[in-house]
Amino acid sequence: MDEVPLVPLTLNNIQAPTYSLPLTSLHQPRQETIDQIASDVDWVSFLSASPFIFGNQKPSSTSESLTAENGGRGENRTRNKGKASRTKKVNPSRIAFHTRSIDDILDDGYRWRKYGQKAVKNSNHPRSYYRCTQLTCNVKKQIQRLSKDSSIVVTTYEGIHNHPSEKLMESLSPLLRQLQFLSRI
DNA sequence: CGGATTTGACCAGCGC
DNA sequence: GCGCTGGTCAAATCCG
Repeated sequence: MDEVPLVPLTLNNIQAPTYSLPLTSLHQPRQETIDQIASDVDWVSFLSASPFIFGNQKPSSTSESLTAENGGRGENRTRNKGKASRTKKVNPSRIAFHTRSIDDILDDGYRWRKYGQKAVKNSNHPRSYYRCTQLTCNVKKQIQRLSKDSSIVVTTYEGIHNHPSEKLMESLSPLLRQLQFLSRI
């Protein structure tokens, strides 16, 4: 692991976004599903602009961000045991932060599938490896407790989601609907 | 039964 | 070249 900007963060800082728009005045111009709304939004730009999710890192402009976005999940992972996507040391957009929590996994709104766990040197605690369950999304994260202070969980994200999180969409859909409505006027 | 997790094996990179 | 380490695969197992 090489240097990743470590963002101190407490669980208290994490909360679902709230919006104060008067939703009662909405006329529901069309019956649109969340998916339809989501498909109209440039999620990569939107999410990579979010300082909470990805720190203040500029989205890298070269192959790094492509690595994160090309969703090439299947192709270089067929067969080749332990070889997949491990060519040269690339450092796609990566952000790490620590949280003080009894739970290893903090609920960031996305769904993750665990694909490995390793004991790491100089640490009493194993490191867990997760991948976003979305097929087209190649984002990974690593979770590990600090050996010094086991109440602190270090989460390292690698890559940028190319889709909205389910929870984010839940909170955003009324706002998006209204934005769409206004843009048609 | 399908999806998620566990876990041992495999592989590449790196330092010596 | 060799051993160590971190990252990933995939079969086995678990669980809802």
